[in-house]
Amino acid sequence: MATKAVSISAMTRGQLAAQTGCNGETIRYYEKIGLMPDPSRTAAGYRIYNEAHLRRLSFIMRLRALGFTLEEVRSLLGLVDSHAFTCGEIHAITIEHLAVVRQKLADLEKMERSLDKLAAKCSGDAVPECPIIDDLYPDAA
Amino acid sequence: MATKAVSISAMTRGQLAAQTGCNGETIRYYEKIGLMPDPSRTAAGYRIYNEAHLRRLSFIMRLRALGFTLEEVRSLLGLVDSHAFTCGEIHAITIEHLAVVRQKLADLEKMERSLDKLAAKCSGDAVPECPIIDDLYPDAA
DNA sequence: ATAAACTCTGTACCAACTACAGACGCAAGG
DNA sequence: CCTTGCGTCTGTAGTTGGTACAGAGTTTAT
Repeated sequence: MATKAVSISAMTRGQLAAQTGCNGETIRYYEKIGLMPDPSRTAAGYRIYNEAHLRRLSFIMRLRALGFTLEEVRSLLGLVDSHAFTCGEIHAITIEHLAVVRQKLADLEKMERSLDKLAAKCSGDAVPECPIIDDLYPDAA
Repeated sequence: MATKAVSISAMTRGQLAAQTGCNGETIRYYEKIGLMPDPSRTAAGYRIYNEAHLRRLSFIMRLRALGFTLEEVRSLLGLVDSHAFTCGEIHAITIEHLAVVRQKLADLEKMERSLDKLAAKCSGDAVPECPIIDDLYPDAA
């Protein structure tokens, strides 16, 4: 049998950052607010991370990319950590969050349409008057 | 001729807030950061606003509703205040901002599609395992 | 040996507000 | 005239999700 280490997972903060694409300061921040556990340390106080940290941070980053807030991430981590969830609960949380995302989409679409309409009114000429301003700031002194 | 006042515009902060839908504290904040001019005051120090304040605050709120940042609002106000703008410039600013809004839309649409896919995988049953979690947090201890 | 690169801690900063605390002011009812 | 209750005043702190130092110590490469 090979004597090679079973785990290749020991990492510094910089290495974890490089592996995950997460900013190194953000890792420290997640520890401070309790999303990431305090890692073990070298004699000199340097953080040492392992595969579990890597997987947890990746999970957090995926949730953030889906638009979950840090509080939502915290509560999802709580459910997973305690194994106290059902598929139904997770589904419900996902659907609820989807509704929030769709509301933001609707808001942005409204902005887009308004901006588009405004831009269309405009001649774009080098004249010191503009229908956009007339629209948004009527009678501007 | 009637002796009735030509202007009915004198307002307290609370009245301006009610007229515009802007939070009263936010009005104070906009004054602090220089978006709104310092209003005149009563002998007791109470702010007094007029129609010009009302129109200016409405303009700011419309720009905010279109997604412009306060720095963008500040610079647009600068252009309008100094009459130093052309229709072409305003058009360009609008188009640039539209691109930012569309990028945000694209990001949110990506989130929406991902969440939709995840939700579809889920049985929604009362079982303590979930394909969403398996997807996002593989091998969660 | 020494320079470069990394890490440590704590703190300050960003947007864009919002929410107090504690002290006044003001108008209406009794 | 007095009280009650609301509005307003100031300044400061909190929010979300990080990012960016300063100044010190550590590790690595040459």
